[in-house]
Amino acid sequence: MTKNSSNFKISVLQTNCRNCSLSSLCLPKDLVGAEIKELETIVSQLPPINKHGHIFNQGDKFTSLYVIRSGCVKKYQIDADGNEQVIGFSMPGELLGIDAIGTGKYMSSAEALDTTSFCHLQYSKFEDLCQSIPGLIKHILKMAGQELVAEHDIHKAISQKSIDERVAVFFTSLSTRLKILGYSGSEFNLPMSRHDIANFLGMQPETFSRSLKKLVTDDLIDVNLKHIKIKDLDNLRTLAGHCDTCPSSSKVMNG
Amino acid sequence: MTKNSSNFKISVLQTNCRNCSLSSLCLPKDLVGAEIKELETIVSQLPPINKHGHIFNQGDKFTSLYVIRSGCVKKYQIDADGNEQVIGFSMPGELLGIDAIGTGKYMSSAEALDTTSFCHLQYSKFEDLCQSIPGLIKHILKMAGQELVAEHDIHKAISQKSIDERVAVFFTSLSTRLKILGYSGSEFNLPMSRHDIANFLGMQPETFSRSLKKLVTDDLIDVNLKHIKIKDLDNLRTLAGHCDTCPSSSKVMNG
DNA sequence: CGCGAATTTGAGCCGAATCAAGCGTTGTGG
DNA sequence: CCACAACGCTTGATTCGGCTCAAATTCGCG
Repeated sequence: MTKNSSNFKISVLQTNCRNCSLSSLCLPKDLVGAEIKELETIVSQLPPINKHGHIFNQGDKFTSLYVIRSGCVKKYQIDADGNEQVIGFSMPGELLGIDAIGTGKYMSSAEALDTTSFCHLQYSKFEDLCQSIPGLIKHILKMAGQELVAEHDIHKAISQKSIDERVAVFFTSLSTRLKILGYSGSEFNLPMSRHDIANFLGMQPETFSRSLKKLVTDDLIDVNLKHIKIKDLDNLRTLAGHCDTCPSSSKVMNG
Repeated sequence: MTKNSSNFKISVLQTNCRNCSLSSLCLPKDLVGAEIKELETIVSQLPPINKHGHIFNQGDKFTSLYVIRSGCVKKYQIDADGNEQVIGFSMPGELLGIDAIGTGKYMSSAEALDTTSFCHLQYSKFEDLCQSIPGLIKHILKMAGQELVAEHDIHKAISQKSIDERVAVFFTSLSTRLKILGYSGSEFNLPMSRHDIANFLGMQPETFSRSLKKLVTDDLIDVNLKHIKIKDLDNLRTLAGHCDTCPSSSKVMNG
């Protein structure tokens, strides 16, 4: 550490938002050149974490917001009885920690499902910057609003939909989100376990497994371990009950 | 209308936040005197609406945020098949419309369950005011964060808890919220129908009715039509599984 | 190759949905 | 003020979807 400063440099890199491939989805979205430069002064890129690593833990004092750059994150809570509830899965461009603003501590844990890189924003600085950059408050409120919409969608799905419908909702939603990120919406690898998906969708792993089989039998999807191929998106959407409610075809997945 | 201007005056009253009894719970909470005065310039009090009246409708273009002053509001969505999903119930001091910020249109409808009065804030003006009043950003983000936490709680309840547990969650949550507003937390009238509560909690009205009976038999509550008396809050909380997760003893009810 | 973890499969059961009355309350009009 | 209609709520009987428990299989990893 004393030999040279490279360790420190690696651990906290100043971020260049202007050249970031996510800039059109991320915080810079509603900002102009000079503002992005200002934003960069409070954004730092932390070293990537490996699978099972945590960005923050439930109960920790809230200090910072985080933005996923690459990878995938599972958000979950553990209650007093040790029961886990998966709240959602976060993808690149998405903001983590909004639900902590109201309470002052992180209400959930954020765990990497793959090697995940992300940016760090100290919240107090972020709040200050909101004063000088109008687009920033616009963006974070939009993100918060979208999270709420997604929560309403999952609330409805668990509340009213059958098992197969919920699974269809999950896949159509995931497909849409991947497409927005520039990936294939019809073929992808699931970064999360069956257990986590089932938990998120309010069902047992066994039940999820049976539903997967059913969707394969009905020729809606192909499944090969973690690899999913959507064969009939239209009928999958119909099964999911493509909600008018949600404009972007239900972004259920980020809970 | 031409005879005098009283009609107009009644329809949009400039609001005095400083004298409002809700100021300690509402937007002025984190503001100082001069700022509240500034806030007042964009807040107007609309005439109260009666039971079944709507503050806004799903699909309408998003223009404004609203704050409940008195009464109670049901938030709900109707999907393409005509199925209703009750998203939550809003009480005085709570902000309506946050989930519309991300999409530009109201994603749900807000219906008065009783005569309800509320304040109106044009969102564009609100955004502008955020630039000059730091506390405003703080407050709305807190509100958004709390809504998210509440959504996570209801997600978990519907996902994992039994019928009786969910009903217990509902009553303990409602009790807590009423207490915060200065009402009795142990005895109150339900402004919403059994149908709406059941829908919100992801169950059938028949099932809710049977669960009510069970809680009465177990001496946890008394029920007389809309009137509820909580007889054993401790055990009701235990049944609800008082989540460590949520600091204010689960504010599930505003979904 | 072998072990442990994750996933699938199977059998049986139970909780909650559904269907169908019946009852009580509220609101309306005579 | 009462009668009747309409609605909301409760109760009962039956059915069924999904859970539970148990075991087999496959996968991932050392």
